[in-house]
Amino acid sequence: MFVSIKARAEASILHADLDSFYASVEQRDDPSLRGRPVLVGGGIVLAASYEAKARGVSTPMNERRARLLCPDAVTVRPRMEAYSEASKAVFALFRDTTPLVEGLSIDEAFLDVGGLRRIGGAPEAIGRRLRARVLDEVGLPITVGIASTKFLAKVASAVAKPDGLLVVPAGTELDFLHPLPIERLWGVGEVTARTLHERGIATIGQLAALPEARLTSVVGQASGRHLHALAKARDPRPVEVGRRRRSIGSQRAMGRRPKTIEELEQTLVAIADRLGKRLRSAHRVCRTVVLRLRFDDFSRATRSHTLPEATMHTETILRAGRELLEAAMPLIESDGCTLLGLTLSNLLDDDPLQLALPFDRVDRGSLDAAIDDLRDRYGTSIVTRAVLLGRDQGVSVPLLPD
DNA sequence: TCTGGGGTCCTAGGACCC
DNA sequence: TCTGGGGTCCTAGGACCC
Repeated sequence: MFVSIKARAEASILHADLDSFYASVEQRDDPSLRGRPVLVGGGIVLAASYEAKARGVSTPMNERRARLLCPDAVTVRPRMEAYSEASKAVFALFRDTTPLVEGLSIDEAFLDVGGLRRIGGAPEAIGRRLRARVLDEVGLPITVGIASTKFLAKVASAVAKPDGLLVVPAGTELDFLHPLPIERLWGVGEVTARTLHERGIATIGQLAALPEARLTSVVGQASGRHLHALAKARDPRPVEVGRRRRSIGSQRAMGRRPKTIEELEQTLVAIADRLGKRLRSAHRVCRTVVLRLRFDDFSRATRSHTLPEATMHTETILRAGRELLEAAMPLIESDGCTLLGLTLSNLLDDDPLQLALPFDRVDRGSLDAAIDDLRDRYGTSIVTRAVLLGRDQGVSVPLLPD
């Protein structure tokens, strides 16, 4: 005897995606912009309203070229604070819909509404209500895709744009997916698309027909497995609540003219200052400082340094940045520098990792087990010191590496 | 037509340790 | 004297996403 459990996943994951987000906020706040092509940006188009997109404007596009396509467009400088506020209001509505919200960026999120049928109705009804509320309460158009997996929900919303709703009913996933071009796959960009086209693969259906081993030999192990699964509509990733940021970065485009060392230094100071503030307000510390450079020919390079101890201090970040910049000066002198940036990675919480053990259980065995557990989770190079806290004093003990 | 600013994840080699 | 397998960490680069 055997038991076969076949769980056909219900289409209960929503992908909610605000339409032309920045441009829509501008049209909402300035009625004279409604119905007109709007470009948000300066030099580069960061967002375009659907009136502008209909004329061929895309992002990121050089503003001059966008103006050629759309001479009557209105250009607006970005107002990041207004966008961030609008985003918060929309995310509050997401969380009012379901606690299972995973933000992807400032203007899109996944919502798992699988457990809400009794109180909220079917996913499609929930999606319709959400769209109406975002329009009524925040004044912005939003598109919702609904499917049994995150990836399919995302494709559904992309297909339904703008201002739409599309459900991919459970059981019809492959019919929906297979006629679509490979560019729709999450993880297929310019390079992978070219590689696949060279082998005569243009649709997701064609890609799904390929043996996984053949695909991994072409695009690499991880990417091959990932794309193979997606093409077969397999995507078991759950909607994850409370994902933490893994890096914080800031960068400046510097233009093509030659720069002095002092100019580069000044930019570095400004960036380090900004990042230090962001780090502290997020109550995080970083261990790795990465210098990012872009050169006249648009090639890029990174140089990184990992600190012995995590920091949240601007001074420490700046010192590391300066050293990296100095070491990279020969490169900059020969190739020019069109972009300078810093990325802080290996982020940790500002709080030291603490484990609370009942006093009568503080023995060698349970301490070792707890330390092993922390090292499994955070790495041996992070968990280097144990602080034993008594009632009113503490003892700090370095941990020997294994 | 020359390309912003913010991120994520994967690969690969070398150092180092057991 | 030569040769292992397994693991972590760091560095650098690259593809991709919005």
